[in-house]
Amino acid sequence: MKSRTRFAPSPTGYMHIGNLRTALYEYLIAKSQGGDFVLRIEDTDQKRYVEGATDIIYSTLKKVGMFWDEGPDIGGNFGPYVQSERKKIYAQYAHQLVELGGAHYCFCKAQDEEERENQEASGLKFEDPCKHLSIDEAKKKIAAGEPFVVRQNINKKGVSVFEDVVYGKIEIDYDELDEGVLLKSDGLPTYNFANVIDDHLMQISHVVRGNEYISSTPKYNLIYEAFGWTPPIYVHVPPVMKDAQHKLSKRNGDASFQDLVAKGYLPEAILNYIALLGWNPGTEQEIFSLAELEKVFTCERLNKSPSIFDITKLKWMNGCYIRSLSPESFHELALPYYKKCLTRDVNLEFLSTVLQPRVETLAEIEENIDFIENLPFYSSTLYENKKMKTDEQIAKSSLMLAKEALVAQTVWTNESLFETLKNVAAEHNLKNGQILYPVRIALSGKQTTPGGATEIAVVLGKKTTLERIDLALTLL
RNA sequence: GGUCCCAUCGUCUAAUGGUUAGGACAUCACCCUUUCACGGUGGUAAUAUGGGUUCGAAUCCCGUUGGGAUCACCA
Repeated sequence: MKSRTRFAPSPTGYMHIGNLRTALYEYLIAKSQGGDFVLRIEDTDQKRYVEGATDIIYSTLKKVGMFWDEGPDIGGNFGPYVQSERKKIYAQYAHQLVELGGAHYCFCKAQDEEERENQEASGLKFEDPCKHLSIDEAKKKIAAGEPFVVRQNINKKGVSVFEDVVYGKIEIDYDELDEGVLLKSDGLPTYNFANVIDDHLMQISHVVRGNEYISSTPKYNLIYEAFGWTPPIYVHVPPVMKDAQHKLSKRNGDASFQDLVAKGYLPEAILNYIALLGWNPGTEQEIFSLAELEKVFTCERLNKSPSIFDITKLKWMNGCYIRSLSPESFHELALPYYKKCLTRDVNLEFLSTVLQPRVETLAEIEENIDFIENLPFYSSTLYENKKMKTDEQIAKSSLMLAKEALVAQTVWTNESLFETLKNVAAEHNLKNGQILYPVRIALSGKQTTPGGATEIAVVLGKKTTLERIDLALTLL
């Protein structure tokens, strides 16, 4: 049978990392077996609906290259793919489930609910009085306009057993299950019901979801059973954690996919990193494109325990991706950051070549190039450096020598500049650093810079280079 | 609290009864070097705990501890 998976987010805000990882695993299960990946929007809770949230879902999936085969925007043979548009379908199946004995109509009010909770808190199992209503009696009430819900029947005794791809055999006592609402009084289904109906109707073969659903899975199986349907293959995955005891969550203000992109992480790197959070290929390879993941992914190598999201490792991986970019691609990605803080006429192409191996996120570009626009104030003690064997005196004479050579310099490339200054050093019996270090300080005003003295000179251009050396000499 | 689930370096993980417990990030040291980074070499660092089973346990079983999940007209 062809494998079919679905990503079924509810449009409640931004896409968080755990969500995206679930989508990735769903995508990979489908694609590693030549199957279909379906996008379904679960908007049955109008209270939580957030405008624009579905666009974020679309754009995120597109950015990482996870294209869906069926979905609200492109249609498919099993539509509609938005749950609020499937209202009638759920109602029809809910009524059918009642006829089949899998559920009952319930007319309990808020105060009954309180009683229900109280009883359950005291350890007793609540007996829903509505359960004893005959279907005919219930239908009369409904016809009379009384608000109702459809509530699941849990009549079985003993233990429910099911197999999970990640966790293996799970056993849960039927007594632990409560008779939850399947169809709400607003006529829309709850997740518990909509999922079963949609996953069956859409012929989903593998259901991938957070492991918080493990304990309610027997309830879903009961519904499948009542309809005479075959349950899907379950793949429950552990959560992505912020630290040892907290899940990554929007409420804590933890980074979402778009936050990370805004901070200069590449979508491919983010995807690669989260693929490895809870899954491993069984080899020592760590860098994977989505296409490569499709080839090697198997759910058997999914982990059971939660994993902590480690931004430091993501940063490293992002650095790997940045370094593997072609110089042109990097330059293109860097350009918006240059525009943000540079107005001077500098050699941006060359700047990109010195920056590329040095930044791990694009956002780091800014702090690396701040000195280009405005030379920072610095103390002349900055010229003192033991390792370079320089001090203010040497700096002064070196800068004068460098200036003389640079004024005469016609070819303004890193190689030729380096050659020139190296020769100056040699002629005056100085170490390279004794010339280059003061020049670099004069040009940048900073202890550390991306690239050496001559590289900075190339970026700044001849005019600015000489201006800054002159300025430095007036201060010494 | 009942129930379910989980437990290897700080972090992500490998090792499905026999390994000096492997790799990666981070960290430290050294090398390279025009500062920084990149790159290279090496180091520190883990089987939560107590009992079994076994010739042999990170691995299987039981207990303990710790953590998470669930018990909504949310998903």
